[in-house]
Amino acid sequence: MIGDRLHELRTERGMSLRALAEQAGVSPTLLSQIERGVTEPSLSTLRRLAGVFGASIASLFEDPAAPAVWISRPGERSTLGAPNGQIRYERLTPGNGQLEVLHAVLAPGEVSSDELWSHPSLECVYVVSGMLTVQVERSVYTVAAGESLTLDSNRPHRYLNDSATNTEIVLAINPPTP
Amino acid sequence: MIGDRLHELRTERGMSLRALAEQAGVSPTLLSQIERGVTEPSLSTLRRLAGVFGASIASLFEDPAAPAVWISRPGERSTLGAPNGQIRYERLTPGNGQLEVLHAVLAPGEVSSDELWSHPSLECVYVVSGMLTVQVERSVYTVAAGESLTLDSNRPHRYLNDSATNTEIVLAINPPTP
DNA sequence: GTCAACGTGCAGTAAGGCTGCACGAGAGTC
DNA sequence: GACTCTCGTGCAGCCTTACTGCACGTTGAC
Repeated sequence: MIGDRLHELRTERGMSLRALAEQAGVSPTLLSQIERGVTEPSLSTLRRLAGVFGASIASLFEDPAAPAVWISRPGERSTLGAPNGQIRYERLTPGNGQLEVLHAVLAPGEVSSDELWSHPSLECVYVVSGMLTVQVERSVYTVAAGESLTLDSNRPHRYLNDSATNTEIVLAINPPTP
Repeated sequence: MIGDRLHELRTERGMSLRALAEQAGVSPTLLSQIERGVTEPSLSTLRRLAGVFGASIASLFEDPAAPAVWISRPGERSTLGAPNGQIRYERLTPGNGQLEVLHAVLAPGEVSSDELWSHPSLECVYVVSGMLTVQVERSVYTVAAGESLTLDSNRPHRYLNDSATNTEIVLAINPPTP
């Protein structure tokens, strides 16, 4: 519930209900009601509250379910394959929303999927070793070890290894898409 | 503006105003007004609309400002230092919100900052080479090359290199915190 | 021509976001 | 003890505005 989230943000910062209300330009009563779920804020008050916290409205709706600390080691990771692809991605993050980081090794000639793929996210590939070819719509980019590429996942894209050696990559995707 | 985002999502799917309105259980007129910014939706209608799209409310407020493709190469990257730390992070992503991926090399003995640090995010470190020590509150974790660690950044934490060789890491943070 | 579906202007209504004021609880001071 | 300050909340009422129903102009298919 949005009220819980706001309460959390407020208490985290040690602010009183009145202090936050004043900074946001709303009444303390309203804040109290919102935090307890008695009423729901309008977008305009939501904007003001987010402003005080220096946060985006989006972040007020994101689930901050605390995943403490999670370590993954090679061989113990759950894997993930694209529908028509040959690559097997390994999950570096527990699959609980908010952030997805994957690891993969592409053998020579391997592609992430037969067709170009799109989903509403932003992703960033870092090439650990080898050479990666990225196809975005009609463009083709080559990324070497130590380099990275960031792309809007809405644009149809796929990854492939056009070289003669293995390519190792780390892929960060946000928001995660199943 | 939220209306633009909704319009985009609707047209992307080839839906008519009336079709979406019916599925969401609101009037076509209201949708029209919202899309044009004449009025702002309540959270309850926002929930219904997000439901039809199979999206979260948060995603409706995320900026899909298309950053196309962005390639970063070593030496051409903007850097970023923690307040009291010795590490210099290199940015792998353009700094436009949504996702931040950093790269860093820690010399032997280097720490990310003198004090433990916390911010409302989720982060994932992948160790490319060397050995990384992660301190989270009173716990200490050791992460080897090829391994990764995910943590709730709200918990006070810092990174250090306790080994005798360089440690190279890739760090994904979401949401980004300046 | 008809017909259907598209998105929008307008006026009215009902809902609920928002406020001001007052109250009880708790902590600190004299 | 009383006095005071700040904390969060109950309540009643106002008043903005989200939301609807109906009608209109336009476009394209037949």
